[in-house]
Amino acid sequence: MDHTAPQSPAGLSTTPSWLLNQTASHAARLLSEGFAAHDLRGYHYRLLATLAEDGPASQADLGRRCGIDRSDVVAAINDLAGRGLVVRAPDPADRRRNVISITDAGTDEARRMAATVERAQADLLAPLSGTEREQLTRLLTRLLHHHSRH
Amino acid sequence: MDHTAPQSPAGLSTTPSWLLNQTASHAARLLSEGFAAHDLRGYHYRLLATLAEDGPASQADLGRRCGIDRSDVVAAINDLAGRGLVVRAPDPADRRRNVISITDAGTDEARRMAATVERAQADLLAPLSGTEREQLTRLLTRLLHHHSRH
DNA sequence: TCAATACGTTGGCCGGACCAACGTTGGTTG
DNA sequence: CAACCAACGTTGGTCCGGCCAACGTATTGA
Repeated sequence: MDHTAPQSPAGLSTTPSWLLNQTASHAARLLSEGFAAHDLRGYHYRLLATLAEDGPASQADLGRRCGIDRSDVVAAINDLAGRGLVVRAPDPADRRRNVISITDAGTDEARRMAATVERAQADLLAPLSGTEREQLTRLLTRLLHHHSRH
Repeated sequence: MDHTAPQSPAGLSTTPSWLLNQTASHAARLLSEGFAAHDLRGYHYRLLATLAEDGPASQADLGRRCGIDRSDVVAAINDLAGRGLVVRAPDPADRRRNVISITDAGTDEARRMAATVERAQADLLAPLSGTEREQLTRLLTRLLHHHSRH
């Protein structure tokens, strides 16, 4: 049989995008499992964490900061507000906007979730030394930076 | 929260899992766009590439090799077979199995898609030097290895 | 022989990401 | 001032990847 392996000697398993995808998928699974204990999902954590760090913001702003679509922000904020982790109030200065603020309960939850995330992180990076973790972070950051501004 | 962060937005944007997720997401978008030109998706490529490299296999085997669920393999193989890129034949030696073989057209398509993938790869890794790409690949492979043998 | 396992298949669910459209409100410009 | 365009929140979808439960058929092994 003319088993002429094209130009991919070792196939998928060495393709950077494949490796990225797989490791990211694994990381996401770890996070997702952690979040499940809080009965929340990734979107909720991103929003909560951003609110805890950067303070109140409009939904559109939140979406931009978290990389979440406006329409998806609506639903997630609904959930968070329904749990009292967040408050949605009309912006008197601009009646198109809602100002979203984190509540004390929300701050607590954010802190707990951050701990969960940190555990997942440690688990994920277990096989890497400190230097290697730094390397990885640097490389990924470079990639992200390069591609996010075009 | 103690602000141990310099001026760079702390929080999410430095979390390895976040960086992984974002870069992987970007890579997936690049690939997806490339695949769209072939009117196929990621699953199709994985299957086609695996068949081209490793030869015929049962659907269950394919699923295991590609990391695709049996049930999803069915649909994807249906698509590929419907296009004549692949042939599904009952295995005479084990009547539970279907043997999936790639056709000549399939091999061609696999080659073309591989080229597309390589372009996406180059695009993705553009900002990195050869050494850095190697570093990244090595780190990701380490992570994957460690976590895949759970 | 009978139970356990593997296979292909159907049909469903979830999470993340994205898009189009609408009505409302704000800003700009003519 | 009026007209227009842009931004906002919201609704209601689509898509893809990943996963699971269940069924009938076929195979294996105890």
